[in-house]
Amino acid sequence: MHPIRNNTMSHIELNDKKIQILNVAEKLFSEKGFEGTSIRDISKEAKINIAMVSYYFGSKERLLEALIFHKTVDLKLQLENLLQEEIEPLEKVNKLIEIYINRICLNKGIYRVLHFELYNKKREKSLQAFTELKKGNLKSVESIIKQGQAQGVFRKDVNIQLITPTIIGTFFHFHMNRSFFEELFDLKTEEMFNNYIKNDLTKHIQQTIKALLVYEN
Amino acid sequence: MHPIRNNTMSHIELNDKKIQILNVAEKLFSEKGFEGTSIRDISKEAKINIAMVSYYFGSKERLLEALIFHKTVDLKLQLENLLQEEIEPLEKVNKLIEIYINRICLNKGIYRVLHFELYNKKREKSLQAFTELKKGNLKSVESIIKQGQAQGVFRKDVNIQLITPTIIGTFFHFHMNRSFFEELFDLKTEEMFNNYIKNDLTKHIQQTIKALLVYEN
DNA sequence: GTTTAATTTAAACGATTGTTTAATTTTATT
DNA sequence: AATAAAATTAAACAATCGTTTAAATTAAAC
Repeated sequence: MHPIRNNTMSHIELNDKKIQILNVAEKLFSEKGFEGTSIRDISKEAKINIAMVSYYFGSKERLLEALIFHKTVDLKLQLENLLQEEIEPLEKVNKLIEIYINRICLNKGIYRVLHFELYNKKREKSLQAFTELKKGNLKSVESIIKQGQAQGVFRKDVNIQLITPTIIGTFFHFHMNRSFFEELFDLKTEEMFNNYIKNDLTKHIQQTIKALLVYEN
Repeated sequence: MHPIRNNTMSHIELNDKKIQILNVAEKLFSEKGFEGTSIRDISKEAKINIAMVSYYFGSKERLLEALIFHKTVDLKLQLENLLQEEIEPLEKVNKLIEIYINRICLNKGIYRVLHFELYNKKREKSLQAFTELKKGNLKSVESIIKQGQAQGVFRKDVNIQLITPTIIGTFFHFHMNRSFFEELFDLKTEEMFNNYIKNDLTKHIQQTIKALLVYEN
């Protein structure tokens, strides 16, 4: 019996083999793009039969949907927990930045896939899930900054909705030009690259957002 | 006679038909990705025969190379002209930001193609041209900011090499999530979207970089 | 006007794509 | 141990891919 046809919520039950396929798909999609990756590539790397992808996910398109859903669920929770913490606004912003960076680092390739494959609006189902995620993120950021503004520590003439683009955009641009910065900063190993992100890049973004939020004309 | 086989610098001579193909290729590559765009798609939209792409450019791969070369040549010149201008450092930085944004806006899709199709390091030839471009850009930025630091108007504990990621990354992230921000800011027409970039987004980036550069702890 | 070169075309090439089928093996249930 | 369900397999499907060919058309050169 085919598991997909009779079960519309199939993406919720994730057995080991499904997760294995998703991980390989994430890796290959991020390396070669969605269209550039064939099901045969995935099945070869995941050491399964070609038919298993269709068997488990129904189609390549729905494999992508399952991948996006699988990888974006818990970021929202993490941000809502941050909101509840009783620390001063600037520290909260710094933690927010760390969460963002850590998140994207953890799910290495998926954000590239997200931005790239959802740019054309045809994949509406996945796009909607992604949009919901972004709306939730924006609400968290808004809440934190308005808190700081109410306390008088953040200036009020900042465009709150454009702060996330600056945080994520900076990190993303760094990541998208990885080989360029590896050469520029002489980051020879994976560890050195990750350390640069954890220390220097994170610090730069925190410094930038702090300056933007507390700078007085 | 085949024009490619006997002319290795074929990308320099660009007749009308070649440019027409490049423009269509840019549009489709940015919409659907390199792998997601077939030569048949291009030839249909450009209203030419399928064989003409191979005839003019040799292959799909070399069409991409020609496209990248064609679209990135004159940014370098524009930045070098800015360096010569005798205006105060902060204004120079603001102009730099405007040049970047205007540049990427003008060549709408190509930067998306650049970042995503060159991420995997297989397209070494195109990648090298792109790397050279980025190195040149970085030198310009360095020069401008060090000038401001020497004059005492910019602080010295900023990571100069990470400023470009913040500028371009912010803009790029905004552009990559276009439909999200269109809904968020209620930008119903192409004109409204472009106006938002020209006014609000540019202002936000300029404000951010200014704060980072002149903010005193 | 004839000849030569450049352009454009339709057709075909083999390779690869995502997906389905039907048979087989493994696992679970009774 | 027998039966039913699930998982896995190899093979085949039609469709599309990038590229090449060889003939037809247009433009240029003399």
